[in-house]
Amino acid sequence: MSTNTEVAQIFYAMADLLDLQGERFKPDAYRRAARSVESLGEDLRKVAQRGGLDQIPGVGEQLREKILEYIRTGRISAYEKLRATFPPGVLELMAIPGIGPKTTGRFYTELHLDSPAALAQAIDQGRLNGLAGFGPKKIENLREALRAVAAAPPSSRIPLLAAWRLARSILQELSRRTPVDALEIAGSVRRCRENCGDLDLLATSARPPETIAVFAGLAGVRKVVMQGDTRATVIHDPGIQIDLRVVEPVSFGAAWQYFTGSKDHNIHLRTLARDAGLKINEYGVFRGEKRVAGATEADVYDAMDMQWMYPEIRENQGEIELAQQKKIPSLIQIEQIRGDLHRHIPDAPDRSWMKDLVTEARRWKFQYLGLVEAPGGSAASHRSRIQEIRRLWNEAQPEGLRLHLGWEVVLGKMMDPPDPESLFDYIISVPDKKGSAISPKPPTSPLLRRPLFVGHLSLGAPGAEVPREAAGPWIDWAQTNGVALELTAAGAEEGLDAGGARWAHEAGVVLVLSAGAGALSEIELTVCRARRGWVPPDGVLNSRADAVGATAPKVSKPKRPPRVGRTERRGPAAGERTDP
DNA sequence: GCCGTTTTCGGCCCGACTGTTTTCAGTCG
Ligand SMILES: Nc1nc2c(ncn2[C@H]2C[C@H](O)[C@@H](COP(=O)(O)OP(=O)(O)OP(=O)(O)O)O2)c(=O)[nH]1
Ligand SMILES: [Mg+2]
Ligand SMILES: [Mg+2]
Repeated sequence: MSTNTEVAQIFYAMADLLDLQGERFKPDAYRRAARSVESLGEDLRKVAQRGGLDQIPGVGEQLREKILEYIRTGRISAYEKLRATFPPGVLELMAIPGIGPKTTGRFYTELHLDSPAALAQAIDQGRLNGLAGFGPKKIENLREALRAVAAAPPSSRIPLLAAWRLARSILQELSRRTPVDALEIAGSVRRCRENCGDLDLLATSARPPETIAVFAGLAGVRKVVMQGDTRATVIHDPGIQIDLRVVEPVSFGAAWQYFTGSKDHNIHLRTLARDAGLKINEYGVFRGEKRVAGATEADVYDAMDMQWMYPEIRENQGEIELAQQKKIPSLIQIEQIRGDLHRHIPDAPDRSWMKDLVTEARRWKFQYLGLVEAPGGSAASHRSRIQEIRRLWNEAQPEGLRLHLGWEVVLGKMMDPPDPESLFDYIISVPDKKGSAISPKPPTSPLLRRPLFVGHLSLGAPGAEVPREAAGPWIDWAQTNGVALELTAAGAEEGLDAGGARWAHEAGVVLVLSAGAGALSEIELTVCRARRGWVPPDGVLNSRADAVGATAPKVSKPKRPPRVGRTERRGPAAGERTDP
């Protein structure tokens, strides 16, 4: 875990404990700070070093000191104290869906229940019967919630691709069986978070109750958690929560804005509205009783004198202020990616491999493909393999596609002559892992060769979260040396994440977007990651038709020192969709 | 605990659904 995640986890736990103590606003303050720290691109230690902790939304004097204490000592004494006031099991109790701080507190003080197991036993013994406010239905619901939590860990999130797949099938089925006008994805799936807690869907319908009934009755629905006139929540195979919200067309934009979030983005927006004498909810923007906007998202933001913005950046990380200044940046789009520059050539390249590759490249309307050889190897062997690659390439008849050949070179390693470099169009530098699988450090010696970019950063263990402190040295090094960095989709190796991408390009580091170790189609996920990192088209080397062959990427002048809050950039490019 | 072109004190987003209540608290999105 990175420092950021560790601090966030502690703040979340403190919020729950403060909630149990009956505190009114502190718990939300702690949770807000936790969310901010969690989604921050930059390593907390670095932020602390330059005295920027106060800039983090929701972090003031007290929480800043607690973060500093954690960085210094690895613990937060206020947390240790707070934690000692309750048995550890009560937080598990509060984590059960439907059981909040009030219920947990009463169970603990009135019945001395300090864990899910204790609650289960108390229910079986009938000790909840007669407890004020606990009728038979509530007790049955508790029983079921305990069963469900015991059966499946509630915290697992689903990958974006799986969420998209599920969403497509649900939307198709719904629109086939009920008269909906609009049907859209919302929530974290629309914001393209890499892992989503649930699926949030929005519909406008001439007959909302019917639409909701059809939704609740879909074939894959395991359990209807709740069902009203405007919304329903179900658990769908294989155990994924789906929320459907239904509104009238006149409120569609406001509802989409609300349901897309993020929560902190919504709260910020609604607070600004209130300060301006307006009210925003999922039905519209209101001045008194009068609805002044609501049909489209753009109308809602416009009513606040703000620019519409892409869902991917609605994380309360400075986008609200930029929208007010009409300076929302343009973001890289998949259509602007001209090719993948990091496809490895297999040990035995054959016709079907090449055919699939070319087909996929056409699907994404690429102009080139960069096929890459692994480090080492003799000039003679590379020469014969390249000959074979060219033969297969021509055989595949890749009209409209150019072939570029790349070679990976380990940073700082010398080669015996004859050097194969002249056989290739470009060099990809890869870190010297020196035996350890993760977190290599950037070289301290001068660059022996000029790479097109640095790839295979491997900052974290496969599938694991990347420690922020691992990305920092590489971003600094890339900035100093004017070298581009690769950005890939999550996969076997973890390089830069969205936060790291934002940090990098705001430091003026050019990025190369590639699919990574998986299928070429995962380039789509890489683009999502870049967009969540606020990366504009001109921050991406392979958005250029001449990425290879032109001079090595220059470092653009740093936009500003990386920090939370303002940036300076242009609005969306002409022709870019504004309300997709 | 945070925060400020209306505030350094006094606010803190706003609403749906459920179960239990004779008017609403708790939980969740
Ligand atoms: N105004 C407001 N909107 C909220 C609140 N909680 C959730 N929302 C909105 C914004 C969220 O993106 C949207 C869906 O809620 P979810 O709990 O599913 O969150 P989200 O999809 O963002 O993240 P997830 O991956 O599901 O954990 O509902 C809230 O407390 N206030
Ligand atoms: Mg969600
Ligand atoms: Mg949801």
